[in-house]
Amino acid sequence: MALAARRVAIRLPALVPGVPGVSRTPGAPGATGAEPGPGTGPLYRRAKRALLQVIEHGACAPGTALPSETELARSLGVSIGTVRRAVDELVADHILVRHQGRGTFVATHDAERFLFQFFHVERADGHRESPQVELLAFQRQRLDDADAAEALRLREGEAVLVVENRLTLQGRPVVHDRLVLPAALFRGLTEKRLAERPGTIYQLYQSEFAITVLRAAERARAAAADRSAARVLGVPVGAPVMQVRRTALTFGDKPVEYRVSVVNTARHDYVHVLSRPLRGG
Amino acid sequence: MALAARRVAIRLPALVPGVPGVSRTPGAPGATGAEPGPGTGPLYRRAKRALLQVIEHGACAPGTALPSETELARSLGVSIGTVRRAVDELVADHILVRHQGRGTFVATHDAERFLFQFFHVERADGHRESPQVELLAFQRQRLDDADAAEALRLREGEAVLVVENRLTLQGRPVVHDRLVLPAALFRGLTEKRLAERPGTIYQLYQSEFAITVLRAAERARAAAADRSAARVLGVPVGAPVMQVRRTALTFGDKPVEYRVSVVNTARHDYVHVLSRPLRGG
DNA sequence: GAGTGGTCTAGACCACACT
DNA sequence: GTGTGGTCTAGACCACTCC
Repeated sequence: MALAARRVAIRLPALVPGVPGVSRTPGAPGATGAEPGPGTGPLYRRAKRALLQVIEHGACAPGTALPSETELARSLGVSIGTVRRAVDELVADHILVRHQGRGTFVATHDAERFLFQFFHVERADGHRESPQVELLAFQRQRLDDADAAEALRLREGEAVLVVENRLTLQGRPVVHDRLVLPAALFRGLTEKRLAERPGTIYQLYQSEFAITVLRAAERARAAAADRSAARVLGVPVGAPVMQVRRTALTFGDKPVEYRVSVVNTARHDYVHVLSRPLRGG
Repeated sequence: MALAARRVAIRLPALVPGVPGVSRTPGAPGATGAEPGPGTGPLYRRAKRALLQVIEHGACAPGTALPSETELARSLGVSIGTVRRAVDELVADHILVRHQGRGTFVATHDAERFLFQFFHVERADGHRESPQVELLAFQRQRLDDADAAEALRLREGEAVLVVENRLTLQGRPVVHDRLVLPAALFRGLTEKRLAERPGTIYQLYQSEFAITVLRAAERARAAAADRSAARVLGVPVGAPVMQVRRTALTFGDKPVEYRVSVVNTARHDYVHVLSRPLRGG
C-alpha cells in the first residue's frame, strides 16, 4: 500500500439540480433487460455510475484515495447515506476498498487479490501459495483461433499478442497458460517487460496499460495432454489434465484477455467455493 | 411460490434493554479470528444473529414470511435502518428473499436456485438446463471412505447413506454422482422417497429433513474414466473426465453431504464465474 | 486534535402487491 | 386502501489513523 496515497480532486456532476429529494426519476417501467440510462433509476445507482465513470476513465488512478464521503455527498448534491450506499456496492464489486480512518481507495491488483479472486489451483491438502511464473514464449501474430476470436469479440486475422507461461508450485510445474491479448489494447508490451515485471500479470495490465480486470468467466473440461502440454508439465502424453478457458473482463464487460490453462491435477486441485461464508453468523 | 405464505409470529429477544443507542458493546479489541460472542459487535450483526437463530432452529420454516421490518424493529428494540441492514446481509447470503410489497421470506431451494447456485454443467455452446436425474443405487452402509469421513467430520465405520445418480442433459448421460450422507441426519430416507421426489435433492433435504444447504466447496481434477464411470456415462474406459468433489454445508458450516461427481466434458463444460456482473454499472 | 469511515437513529415519501 | 419493502434524508456519536 503506497504511503503517499494522495487524495485527488475529481470533478463530479451534481445529480440533483435543484432541491434535493424531489427529482425522482424511476427506471423505465416497461423494463427491458438493458442497463438503465444515465439519468434514471435510484439516486444511489446514479451516484455509483458517476463514480464509476470517474474511476474508469482514469481521472482517478488505482491506489489513489477518493474524496471523503462528506465531500462526495456535497459535490454530488446528495445525502451522505446515498453516497455510502453507492460506495458499498463499489466495494462489493472489488472496485473500491475502504480503510477506516484513512479513506476510500481505488482497488489495485495486488498479490492477495490475485490469489483470492483469480488463482484457484491449490495443493491437494489445501495449501495455497502464489505460483512462480516462467515466460516460455511471446509473439505478435494474427488471430487464428476461433474460440479466442469469439471470446475477445475480434475477427480472425486481427493483431494479437500471444503469451505462454509455465506456473510452478514448490518446484513442480502445474499450469501451462496460453494468453491471447488484443494488440490494440497492449501497445508497447514487449517480452522484456513481461519477463521483468515484478508482480502478477494483472498488476502489469493495470499499471502499464490502465486495464483493470474486474471479473472473469471460466469454462473447464478434462482433456488428454497433448505433446506440448506433456512436455511443459512433465506428464505423459495422453495423461488426463484439466483445461480451463478464461475470458477476463474489464469495465463494461469488455473482454481484454482470453486464456487457456492446462492444469496438471495429479497433486493439485482446482477449487471453487459456491457462495461466501456467513459474516458474523 | 406458495400462495398461502402465512406470516409467522416469532419471538425475538430485545437486543437493547434500556434506552436505544447507548449500550454499544464493541467487538473484542484483541481480535481473535473467531466469531464474536452473541452479545458483542455491531447492533445489526446481533440482529442478524437473532434472526439466524430463529430461522435455523426451525421456528420459521422455509417459504414463510418474516414479520414486517417495522415489526422486527419494534420487537428487537432497534431502528428500522438497523433491521434493514441485517436483512440486507441475510439476503446477500441467500437465506432470505425480499419481495417488494409482499414481504420478506425464508429462502427455499427451488429449481432456479439449484441451477444458479449449485449446478455448473452446461453445454459447450452455453445452453443451460436442469438435468434429468436417474437413481442408480441407494444403500445404507458403514463409512469406509477416508475423504468422505474427513469432509463430513465423521469417523470411518459410522452409518452413512450412499446414493448414486446419473444426470442426463437432452438424452445424453453427462454426470455420475455418488453422494455420501450422514445417516443420523437423514433418518427415514428411503430409496422410494428419493426416486419419487418431485424436485431437486436439495429441496428434499429441506422439506423432509429440515436441512438447508447454504453453500458448498468444490475441488475439481481431471481423471481417467474407470470401468464404472465409463459404463454409466457411455465413454471408453480411460477417457478423460472431470472429477468434482463437493462438500455441502448448512448453518454453522456444518457438513451435510459429500459428493463426488464425474463429468463427461466431451460436449459440456463446467462453468465458473469469478465475481458477479456489475449491478447498474 | 482533526479527519476519516462505521454505526445508529427517526422520520419521510415512493413503488408495488393484495384485497 | 392498507401494508409491504425501496429509497432518501439529516444528523448524531463512535473507532480508527495520521499528524
